Amino acid sequence: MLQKTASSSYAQMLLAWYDRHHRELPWRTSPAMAAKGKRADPYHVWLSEVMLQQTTVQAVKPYFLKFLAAWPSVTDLAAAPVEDVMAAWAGLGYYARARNLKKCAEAVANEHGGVFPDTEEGLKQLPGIGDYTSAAVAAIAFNRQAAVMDGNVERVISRLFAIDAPLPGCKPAMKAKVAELTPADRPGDFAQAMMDLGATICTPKRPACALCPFNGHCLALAHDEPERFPVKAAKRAKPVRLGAAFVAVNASGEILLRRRIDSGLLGGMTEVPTTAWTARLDGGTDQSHAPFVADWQATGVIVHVFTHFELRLNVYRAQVPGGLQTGPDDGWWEPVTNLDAQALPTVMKKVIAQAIPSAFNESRKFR
DNA sequence: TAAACGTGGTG
DNA sequence: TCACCAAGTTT
Repeated sequence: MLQKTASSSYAQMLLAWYDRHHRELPWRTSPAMAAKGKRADPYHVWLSEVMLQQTTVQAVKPYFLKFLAAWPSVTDLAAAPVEDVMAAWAGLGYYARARNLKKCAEAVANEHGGVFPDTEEGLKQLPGIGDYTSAAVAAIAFNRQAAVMDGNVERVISRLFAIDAPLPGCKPAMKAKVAELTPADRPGDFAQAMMDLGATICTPKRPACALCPFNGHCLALAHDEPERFPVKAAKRAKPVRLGAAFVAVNASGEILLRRRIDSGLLGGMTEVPTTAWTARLDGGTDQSHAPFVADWQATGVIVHVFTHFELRLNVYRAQVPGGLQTGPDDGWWEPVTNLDAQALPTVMKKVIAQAIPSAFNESRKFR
């Protein structure tokens, strides 16, 4: 009998824990099917992993099911109008992911015969797939011995070895540790187990160390300070930006919408006309930036917090004549009853709900 | 390398 | 309330 190395014993401990605490998720193969050698569908794994970037499992579940119902295969997604994909993604955030999702599906359909590359390197060439996602898909869908490291894994590793160096600088060293621990057998389960452990046991605050399979080996716990890890670099303060948004309603019960440019913040998503979002309002005459002259009524202020700034928008509403025309580049009139089908990011739903409280079934959510 | 990039849940 | 932060990638 070969002597087990220390590294493989960590993997064995974790996999034993995983087999007892496996979570049912829509994109996972059930343990019974996995026992028969059935691997998860690469399309499902990829779609879920992209959605899960910086996003919680709870938020992703309904979106994943919706996408799978609308586009059962990667070739279906490749053939879909990009507007439909953006509308389906609306509310999930980080919209560059949706734009890249579409590009990636097209690349797989048109350049790879509808089949995902089965290596980390091949996957990483595709749009929207970086270090983490390429490793995750390679390990989970293709059984490759890839080192998968996300925020959960960083936390587990940093505590297990009490790594004092701050993130993100120590990432390469931590990734080397993960590579050392990743087993040749069941690398995909190992990766998912590490992430599950970080999500459910080795949590950022008040980790449940009593339930952790590593609690006899964790250096952070041995020093009685698991919450001190991972050490992170200080972040910058969040500035405030101001602006005004204009909800125009015509006699047909339609509102004026327009499409944002494809790049940058909320790229390719739908919005109502707004001023620029700047540190100061221009002389307080923000109504002069309205899309046209009308009897604009102030309805209130909405606040929305983005990753790197807080936005406060004065929301104006105006009732306009039915025959009002706008320039061809100024957007289109959309029935208020059809807003759910639009690619409206949450901040814009807040704006519209402020001006028209009955606009959405769940308008309360946007206050 | 550091900044840009959304949203919702949590303690 | 509010800072933190989540299965990161791109530029």
